[in-house]
Amino acid sequence: MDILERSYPGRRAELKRAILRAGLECFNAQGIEATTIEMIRSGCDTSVGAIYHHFGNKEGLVAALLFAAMEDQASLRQQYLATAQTPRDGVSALVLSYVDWVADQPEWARYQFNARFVVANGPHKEELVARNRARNQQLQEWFARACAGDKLTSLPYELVPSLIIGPAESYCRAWLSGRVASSPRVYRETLAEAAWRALGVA
Amino acid sequence: MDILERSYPGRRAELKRAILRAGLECFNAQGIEATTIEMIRSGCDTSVGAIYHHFGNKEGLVAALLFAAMEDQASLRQQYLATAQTPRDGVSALVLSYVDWVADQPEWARYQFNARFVVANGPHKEELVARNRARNQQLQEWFARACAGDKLTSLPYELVPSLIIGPAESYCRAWLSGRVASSPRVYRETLAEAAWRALGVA
DNA sequence: ATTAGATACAGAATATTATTCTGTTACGGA
DNA sequence: TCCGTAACAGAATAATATTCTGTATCTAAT
Repeated sequence: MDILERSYPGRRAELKRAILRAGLECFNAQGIEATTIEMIRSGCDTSVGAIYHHFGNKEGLVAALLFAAMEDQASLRQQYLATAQTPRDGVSALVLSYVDWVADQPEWARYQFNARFVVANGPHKEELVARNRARNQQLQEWFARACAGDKLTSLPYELVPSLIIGPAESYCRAWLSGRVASSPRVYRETLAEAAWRALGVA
Repeated sequence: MDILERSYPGRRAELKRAILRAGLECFNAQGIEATTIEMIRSGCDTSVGAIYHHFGNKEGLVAALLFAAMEDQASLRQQYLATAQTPRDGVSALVLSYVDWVADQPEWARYQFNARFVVANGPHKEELVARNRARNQQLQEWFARACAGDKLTSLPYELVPSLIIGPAESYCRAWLSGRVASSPRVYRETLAEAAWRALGVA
């Protein structure tokens, strides 16, 4: 099942998906700013009118792609969390789901890194923070339940997320930009262990 | 001493610096893609001809700002490394210099995060990787000398940089985008300790 | 089955914006 | 002092995003 099929299912959305697919390809190949509407149009053999009808403008297309990527990533995370029991399992689920998603969908991951900032101060910034808030909500609920009241670590709460996925994110980024050779999947367990160590739970 | 004074010193470069200053402000306020040359022009009261004369095109201005930021950040890192003796000190120097630089120059740091990807697949990508290579060179030299032959950790080399600065970078990014409240400076020591723990040196 | 009302699409027309070009001025060394 | 070069201005041009108008297709109610 394709990422786009999930976010935009059905026969009616066929062209919409084709536009998104072409957009993803162009944005990754040329960079977001450098790709023109005409490139995307020719990439899926449609008209500019259709593109603007479905997405409003270039920013809208950029944002739609980012949201699709984030939803898919979050859904994998929820899958992994569903089978986790202990806090230790939870931390692993976060790191492993992150790494596996990037390794499975490198093109989407690459796009996500690039697009986040563009969207973050474009016209869809409110929608972005709203969606982020909703996702964080889910996460907090899981940990609240798993930790059952007692604190996971003595570290300040706002620091914890960065300690957990910071290294994985950094490595994935390095991989996508070609600075390192090995797929992050090679280090999935190592990264999960390092994250747990970083939390410093005795 | 201003960052721009360092990269573009002297009276002759006054307008050049003014353009860069205006560019930084616009890019951070509106996003890189959304800022027009006209906005920058009016921001420093010059002509489009002058801007193109000094930087060739918009990409050139974007890249010049990024390179200035990276040079300044690297220079602070070298300062911190200069007084470090042990490998443990070296890791601290990396984390602390990173955190302090972001806290000192939040506008430059914010810009750096955004611009890296734009430049990474724009026309200056070769120059970017060349500069990165040169900087990594310096770093490796320090650690080769400090570790004096024996290995710092059993972890694979390509993973180490991500373990060290991944969390700091992640937290700094969260701070700049307003997702967390406390300045990263508050956690500078904590982040340095966590980085060391993550390396898992017994 | 028919039709009103929407939605989907095409492509020309327009508006914005990046870039170039031509000319003028200031500067620095022979 | 004068020649060559770099610095700047601003109009002209080119590339690109966006809008607009028209046509076809679909959906749902009668």
